[in-house]
Amino acid sequence: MSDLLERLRGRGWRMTAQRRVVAEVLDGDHVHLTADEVHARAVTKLPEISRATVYNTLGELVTIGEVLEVSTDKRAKRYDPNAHRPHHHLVCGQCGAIRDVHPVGNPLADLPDAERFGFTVSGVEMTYRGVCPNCATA
Amino acid sequence: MSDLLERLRGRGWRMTAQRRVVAEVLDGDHVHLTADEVHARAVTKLPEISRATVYNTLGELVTIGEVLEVSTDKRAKRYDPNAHRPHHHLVCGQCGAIRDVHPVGNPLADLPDAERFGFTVSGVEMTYRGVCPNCATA
DNA sequence: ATCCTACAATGGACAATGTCTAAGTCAAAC
DNA sequence: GTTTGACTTAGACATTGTCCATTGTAGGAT
Repeated sequence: MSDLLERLRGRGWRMTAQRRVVAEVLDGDHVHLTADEVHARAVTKLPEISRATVYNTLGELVTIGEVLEVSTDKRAKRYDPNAHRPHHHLVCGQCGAIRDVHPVGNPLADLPDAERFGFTVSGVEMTYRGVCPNCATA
Repeated sequence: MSDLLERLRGRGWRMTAQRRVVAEVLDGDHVHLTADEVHARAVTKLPEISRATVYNTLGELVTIGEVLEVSTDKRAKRYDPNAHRPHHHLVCGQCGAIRDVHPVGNPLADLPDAERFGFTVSGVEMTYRGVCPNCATA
C-alpha cells in the first residue's frame, strides 16, 4: 500500500498533505474503518483536515478502485483498503468485528441462468454472519 | 403473509390500525421497500400514521423474524417480507432494482475452518451485482 | 525563486435516515 | 364501562453523508 501514493501520482493526482494522511490511515493495522473513524484518525495527524475532504478522498479512492466500500452493518459504510485481493467478510453480530475471509468455490457459477433475470452479473459479495470467540464467552 | 396478523396476535401483540397497515403494505406486490417508502404507502391508507411507528413496527417485525433487513445499497435499509423462504439478492448497479435469487450449493460449507477465526458462523448473505436488462439497453 | 492557475481543502449549511422521549390514546382484559 | 399499560404521536435530536462558495496550494511555467 505504500506505493498507493505513487499510483495516485501516476494518475496525475495532486499530492496534498490531506490525501497523504488519509492514505496513511488506511495503511494502518486497522482495516474496515468507517468514514468518520478515518476522519478521527486523520485529525490526530493533521488537525485541520475537514470531514468533507475525507469523504471526498475516500470517494475518489473507491472510484479508482484502490479501496472498497463494504456495508456489513446498517450503520456507516466501511472502507476496505485490501482492494487488490478479492475477499469476502465475516462479521460478528454482537460486536461488529470484521474479518476478511476467502471461501472456496465460485459463487458466481452457483447462480443458474434461470435465476439471472436477464441481468449481466458481474460480481458477488458474501457476508458471513456469526459470533466471534470474544463475544461467545462473554 | 395474510396470517401475519394471526401470528402477531398469537404473540400477544396488540392489534392496531397502524400495525395492520404496515403489514398490508409489506404484503403488497412491491418488495424490498425502504422504511420511508413503507411509511409513504402507509400514509395513503392511514394519513395520521407517524414515521416513528413505522420504524418501530418494522424493527419489531425484524426482531421476531417475520421480515428481513437487507442493505444492498449504501442508502437506506430495505425490508424483505419474504423471510420464510431463504434467498439472496441480485442488484442492478444502475437503477437499484432488486430480485430475489436462489443460488445452488451451500455457501456456508464453502468457508473452511481455517477461515473461521473461531467464529460460530450462523449464516451468509450473498449480494450479486450486475446490470439489469433495462439499464443495459438504455 | 517567484508567479499562475487549475485543482484541492475548508467549513458550514443542508439532506437523508434513523432514534428517542414525553405526553396522549386506545385495545383488550376484567 | 373501567382500567391499565402497551402503543402512537410529534418533533427534537443524532448520525451519516453531500453540496457549495470561498480560500488555499501543488506543481508547472517563467
